[in-house]
Amino acid sequence: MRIGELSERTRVSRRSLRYYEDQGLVVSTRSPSGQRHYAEDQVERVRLIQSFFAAGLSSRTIVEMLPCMTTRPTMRAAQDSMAVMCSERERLSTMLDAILAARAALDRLIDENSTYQARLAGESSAR
Amino acid sequence: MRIGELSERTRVSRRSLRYYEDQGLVVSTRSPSGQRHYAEDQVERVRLIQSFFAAGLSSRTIVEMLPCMTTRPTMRAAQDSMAVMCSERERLSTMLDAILAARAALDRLIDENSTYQARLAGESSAR
DNA sequence: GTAAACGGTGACACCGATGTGAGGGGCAAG
DNA sequence: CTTGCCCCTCACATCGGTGTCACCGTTTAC
Repeated sequence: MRIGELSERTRVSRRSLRYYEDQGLVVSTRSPSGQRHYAEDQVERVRLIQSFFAAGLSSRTIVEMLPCMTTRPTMRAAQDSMAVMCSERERLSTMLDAILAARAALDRLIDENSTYQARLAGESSAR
Repeated sequence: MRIGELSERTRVSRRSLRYYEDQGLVVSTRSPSGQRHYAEDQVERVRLIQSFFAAGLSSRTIVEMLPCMTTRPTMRAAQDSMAVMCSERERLSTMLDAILAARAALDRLIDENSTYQARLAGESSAR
């Protein structure tokens, strides 16, 4: 498929798809006239990448994990990728905690404030 | 306290503290010579802000929530802040899901790959 | 009084994913 | 052939929090 179709199916802009290729995240073959053609499996690949981006991973990091996402890597490459993936996993868990903490703080604020608002409303109607 | 002490106690750089003030996130009084002096409660404030930053909130957003973090706001201001806080809460929850999904995907990769590595190791030792 | 440590402002730089626009080819249907 | 749509590359812009450097004033301790 060409870039337009991939873009539609993944809802990722053409600009971004080209960028991904630049970063080595996806692969394409070129038609004689230079147009990109993608194999079917790149759809899933792009979705996975998007998921990682959404979680805050960088393209650099994802590239380092790639050996484990494609054809069977050598022992050496696999081990390197494993290390990256494990440390990223840890980062995600840390991030998770941060978000949970922030949400809890937010909840406290929301709660305090709605109590306060209720009190305000009560006073003004009683007045 | 002066900026150095606040910086140490919150482990936020002086640079960032000044930036926060620029954005209206913290307040200070100035000594005659122009140096910032902070009240005790700004320590907690800065920590809260950091927590929100860590979760990906923008300073703009935090500013809009401020009315609910300080002195008792008017009904009107409180309602506006409430709206922001609730929508941010939702954003955080969405973010949370994204991270959980990415971590799950990562786990799948890690699992597949370690199985594969084990198989490789088995083959090479059997050979 | 002098040195050391602290503070102030201003400006430039960075990162990383994405938008945008210019200027130019490719290809299919009328 | 022409019109319309898809594609190409290159390059500049953006956002937001932080680092860093320059240059200069303040406070503190000896």
